[in-house]
Amino acid sequence: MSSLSTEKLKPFLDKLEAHSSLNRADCAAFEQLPFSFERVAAGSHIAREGDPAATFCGMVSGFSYRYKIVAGGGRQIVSVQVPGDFLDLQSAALGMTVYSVQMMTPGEVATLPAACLERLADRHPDLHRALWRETLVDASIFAEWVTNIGRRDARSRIAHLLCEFAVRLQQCVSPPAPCFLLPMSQEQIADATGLTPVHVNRTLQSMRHSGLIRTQKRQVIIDDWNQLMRVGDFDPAYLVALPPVGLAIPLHQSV
Amino acid sequence: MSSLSTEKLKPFLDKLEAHSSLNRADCAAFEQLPFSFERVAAGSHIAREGDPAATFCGMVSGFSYRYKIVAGGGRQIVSVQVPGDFLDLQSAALGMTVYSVQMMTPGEVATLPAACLERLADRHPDLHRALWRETLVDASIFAEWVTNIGRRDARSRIAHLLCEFAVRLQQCVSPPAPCFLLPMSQEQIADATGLTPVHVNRTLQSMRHSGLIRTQKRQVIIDDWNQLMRVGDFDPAYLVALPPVGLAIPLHQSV
DNA sequence: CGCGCGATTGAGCACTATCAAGAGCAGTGG
DNA sequence: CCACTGCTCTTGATAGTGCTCAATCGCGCG
Repeated sequence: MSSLSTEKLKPFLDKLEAHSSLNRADCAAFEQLPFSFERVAAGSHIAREGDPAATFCGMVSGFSYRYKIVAGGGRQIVSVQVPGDFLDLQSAALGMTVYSVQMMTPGEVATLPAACLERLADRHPDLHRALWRETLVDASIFAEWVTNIGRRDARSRIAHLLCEFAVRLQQCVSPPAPCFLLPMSQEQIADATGLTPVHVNRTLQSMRHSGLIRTQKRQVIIDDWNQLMRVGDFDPAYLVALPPVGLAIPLHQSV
Repeated sequence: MSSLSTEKLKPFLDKLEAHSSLNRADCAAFEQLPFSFERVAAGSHIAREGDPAATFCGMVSGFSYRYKIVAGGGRQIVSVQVPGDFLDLQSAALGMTVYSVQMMTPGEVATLPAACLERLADRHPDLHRALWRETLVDASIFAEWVTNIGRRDARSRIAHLLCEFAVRLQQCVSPPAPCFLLPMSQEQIADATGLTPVHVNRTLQSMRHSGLIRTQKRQVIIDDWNQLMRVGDFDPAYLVALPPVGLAIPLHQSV
């Protein structure tokens, strides 16, 4: 049982180690945290904006997103999480929930009381730093999204989103997926890019006709990675802490 | 001389103390950091995207912004800093510069080698936490900007920006300014909201005609704070760590 | 087989961008 | 003291990207 949970925590530790060199004690301390694992359904909420933020979650499997609601009822997805990502580290460290977190697909999350996190950080400076840096990468992605939504047209925005996904998925999926599965509905893509579902639909069609991508159900296959990067004005530098370049792995293999 | 620099560092310490209770040793350690102070002109760059990020800066006086450039040459301002803010804490902690930082007005910055910051964090967990939280507030603001740009129309976006400013200025200006000085050109507002300068101009005019604000040169006077908050769909919660509500202080006094 | 959500399509409109030119103002130099 | 220069703000006309409303289609699921 213990080895099973260790196995599930591995992606998180790997990620933290990429940020800061951790010694055995650090790793052991992390693995011995009283995480509880739970299967969650698509659409279920992990947290809601305004909640007190008493826990801290990591995503073992599945995809999720963070969103905010505006006055008119509109929804803005502000980030997407893939397996190995922390869902609400910011909220936990801040003590308040500044956005809602919802599952995009069914999956499994690891949950921890926020107080444990605090104690861990105090006793393990290297882990502390790694956790900090993890939130900094998140912030860097936010800044890129501001730029993406503020200064690019629909086609570029969507292309950029797809590129970001592709790179981040390469990180967490092993072995690298032969094709690139995007579990987002067009409405979710719209909410993530500041567009409307209708316009996303038309833009995706146009991208298909240009030979950039193919789609089947909620699966996107990237046909022309280089062109997609160009269209999306995509430079993976903002994702930080990534292996030099992820482009070597063929993303364009067909199903 | 030492007391002068202590004076200049006070806003930073105040801010950090709001995040995490610091003991005497923490404060002393921070004050004794080898900051160097420097006057900088409007428009001068503090950092450029892609730089190695060897230093860490705080803003003693003046205003600055962080921006990114996109393929077409467009500029997106991703955040604005007021006195007492750290300019590139994220970059320093991350070891790479993910956006450029430029002065909006003349001002004075306090600079420190990034390595000092690292040592400080390792030895002072409470300071470490405070610095972390400071970047989390930044991230929270980024997320709000994503929402603002992605899901609000021009009028709301600008109103929201003004509201954010007003609240953050109340924090750092003492005594509270009788009117609210916005040192941004319309072009800068445009780059911060994802609009064009022309459209910002027209929207500001419309807001003036509605009695929301007045402008003189680069100064904005808020005439109807409550209405402006409503128009901007503004809820200061995302700014965190603020005194309960900043609205008590009259922002609408005339010049 | 019917239900329901997501994808698709069409028509018309609105918000915002683009292009271009003029006005106000501050700093500079003759 | 007065052009000169450059920047920001302002205004007009026009175009276009993306939105709204509405209906249809396709498909998985009970």
